[in-house]
Amino acid sequence: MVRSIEAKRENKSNEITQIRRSQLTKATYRVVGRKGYYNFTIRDIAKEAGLSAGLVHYYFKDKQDLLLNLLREMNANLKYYLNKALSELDNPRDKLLAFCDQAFDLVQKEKDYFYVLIDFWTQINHNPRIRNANVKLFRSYREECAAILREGMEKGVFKHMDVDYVATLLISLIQGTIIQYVIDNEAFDYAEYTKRIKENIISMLEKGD
Amino acid sequence: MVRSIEAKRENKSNEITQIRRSQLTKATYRVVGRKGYYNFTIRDIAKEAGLSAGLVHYYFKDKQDLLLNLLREMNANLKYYLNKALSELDNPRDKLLAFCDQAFDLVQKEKDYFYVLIDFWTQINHNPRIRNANVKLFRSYREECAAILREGMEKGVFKHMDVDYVATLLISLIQGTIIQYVIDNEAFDYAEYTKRIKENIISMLEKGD
Amino acid sequence: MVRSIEAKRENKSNEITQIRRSQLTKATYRVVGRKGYYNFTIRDIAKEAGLSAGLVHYYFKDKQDLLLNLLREMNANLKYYLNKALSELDNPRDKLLAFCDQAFDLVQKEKDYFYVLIDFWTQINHNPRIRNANVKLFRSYREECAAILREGMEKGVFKHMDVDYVATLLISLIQGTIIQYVIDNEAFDYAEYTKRIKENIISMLEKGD
Amino acid sequence: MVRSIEAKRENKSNEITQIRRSQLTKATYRVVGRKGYYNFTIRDIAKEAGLSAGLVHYYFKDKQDLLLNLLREMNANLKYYLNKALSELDNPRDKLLAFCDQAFDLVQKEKDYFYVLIDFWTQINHNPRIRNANVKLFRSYREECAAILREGMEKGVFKHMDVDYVATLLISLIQGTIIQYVIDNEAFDYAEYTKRIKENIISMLEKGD
DNA sequence: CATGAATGAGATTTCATTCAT
DNA sequence: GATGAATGAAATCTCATTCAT
Repeated sequence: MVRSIEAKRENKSNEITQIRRSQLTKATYRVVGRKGYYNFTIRDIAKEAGLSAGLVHYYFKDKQDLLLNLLREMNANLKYYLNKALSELDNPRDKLLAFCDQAFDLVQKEKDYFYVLIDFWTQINHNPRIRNANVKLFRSYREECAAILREGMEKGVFKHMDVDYVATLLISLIQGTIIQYVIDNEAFDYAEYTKRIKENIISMLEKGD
Repeated sequence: MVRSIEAKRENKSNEITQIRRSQLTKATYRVVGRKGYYNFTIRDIAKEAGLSAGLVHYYFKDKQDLLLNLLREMNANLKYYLNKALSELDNPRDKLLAFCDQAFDLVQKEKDYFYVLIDFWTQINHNPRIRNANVKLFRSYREECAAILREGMEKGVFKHMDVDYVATLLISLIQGTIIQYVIDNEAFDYAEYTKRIKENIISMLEKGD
Repeated sequence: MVRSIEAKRENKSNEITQIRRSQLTKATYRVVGRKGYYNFTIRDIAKEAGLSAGLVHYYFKDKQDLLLNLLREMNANLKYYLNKALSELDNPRDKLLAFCDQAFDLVQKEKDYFYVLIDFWTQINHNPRIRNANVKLFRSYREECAAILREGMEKGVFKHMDVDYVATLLISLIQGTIIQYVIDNEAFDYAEYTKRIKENIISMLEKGD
Repeated sequence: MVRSIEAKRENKSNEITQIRRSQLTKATYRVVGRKGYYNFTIRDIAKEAGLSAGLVHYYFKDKQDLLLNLLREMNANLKYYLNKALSELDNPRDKLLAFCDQAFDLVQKEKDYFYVLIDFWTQINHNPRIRNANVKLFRSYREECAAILREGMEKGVFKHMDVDYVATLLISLIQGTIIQYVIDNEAFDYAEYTKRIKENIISMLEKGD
């Protein structure tokens, strides 16, 4: 019985903690997207979240901690939605297209997402933990992609290939295109180009056409 | 001529001014590479340049101005060396390879270059002038690349293609690969992968193989 | 009786109140000893006591109050043990030695005791209530000592003397030695020096040698 | 010639640096004396010195640095005046009296001096550099005192004794008396008691009386 | 009684920028 | 041209204290 009281208390505590941390992380995402990685203040976050400034430090050790948490949350989100999209598909071809679309579409749906991600890239040389989180993200990207390629190869849908190399190449194509678009929205017709890229990828990989 | 107009406009373009501005810009490059875009101070720059802190503001309006100048200088440098490399070559095939190598090699020769460039990307959403400089840089990249492709097409070396699209695609491949490498040096064998990418590009573009 | 008056005045002197106040005071002693008078937080105390931060303010008005209470408790303790030790002895000579040992031994048994006491000294110029507590402590020291000396004098064991002056002098010797030792543990052989001091004191006071 | 210009510049720089550091250290002494070791702010110092808050950090790394500097300055001062007083005297007896008076008089001339010193004692357990400075100060005290005693012994003025032990004992007497007085100004007649103490010391040490 | 989330004042510290020399 | 002392605004972070539950 004592334990259940304790449990309730703990749960309650965890609950509000989860709510606040999530609230603050989301606020951070919005604020960083709007003001940039280094031009925002703790007060901006608090204001955006509708909380007091002191609370930010109550739930996060410091600015770094908050930012690192945001990056991790973003990465976790990314993987979650990717896995969800892929799990609904059987065909390696469709999976690969879904993999591409996941990234291509995100840029348009969530304009800030890439701005914030790039902001984090600037830290890889100066913050080991952020470097590490980025390294992990890109590795899991390549592995996810390689897994699809391998499956397609084994099922005889895709040609024989060095899956690791091709995965890296596809990630380059996707990321490189997104970056060009993000830097210059008018550089090219995004919908058109991404469509063509996907066609090129498929025709490059598929057997006997 | 352009220079004298510039001189009149700026009204400070005598010799010492050129020396100091260059001195400070180079110092900024080194310091930003070392400490990161936002973690350096005007004093760091002055110290690195062997000058006093006050002098920085004598030659540059403010921190932003100094940074913008650095970006422009970096872009100008990039173009200068690219043009120099290309001007020594006739063959579109060789030019295209030189174009790729220019970027691929830079990352290894000047490790900081890309870190600093990425740092500037974080400003595209927040600083119109820096966005503009980045937009221009990428446009000139694509145009340079497209020109080579067009020349190859006209000379009958390359297949028929939509040069703008292919230029964008090649830039994506190059930038995307570099980013993956910059974020994670151990992700793949850089020398090996960049070699393969160049081969793939050539075999994709060349006629009748 | 005194206790019931106290209870009425404080209006919180039931059992649990006594337990909690004692719990918190002891925790404060340990924390102040460990972290220093000004570098601890209410949270430190609460944690050390295994209670919540809010509770500290339920049982003590504020930080000052808590600290003041600690000082009073420490002084009360000191007197309690001193009286206990003295009450077991008849001989003024032995009493005086016990008086010295009480102080000399405490430093070694309870290393933190003096650090905490000195911490309180820093407040005498800024906090009247703490000054007052310290004043009282030292007065009672001198009085205690003077009483022993007077008793020895009356019993013909000690020479004739100005007991107030000599009491002050003995306290100086004791406190001064302890301070030197507390500041620098390696300044001298503490056991040896304190032994010699006690001998000097006795031979200085005793009649006809 | 270049060197002399450089020298001039350096000198000028050093000059103002010295002035400011001294200005700030003195202000710190006054403020700490008035408000207590932990109750003062950097702004208090700046205000007291008639300078801006930023300047404090221009000349001192941080609060710790400022405080440590103050302690060192106080110690240096103490030694300077003690040596000056002693150098004017020949007689070991007079020297010893001067040694005592140096400490006894200071308390009355510079009331804050001891308050500030005691404040620093609270740090010995928490700040190694401050501990070290205190350790050094007390050691030099004992050595200074021992040197006088040794000289007196060699000259046949003082009895044979263990100079290190007696030095420690005299320091204890002096410090202990001062502390009692500082804590409670009304505890005893300071002028009277210090006079008696000096007499006792001399009669204890001097030969054949 | 007890909790711990929440507040908000205030302290330290950093630095771009100015300006007298 | 050049210096670097000086300013002061602003940012991060800490914590005693309060109060709803």
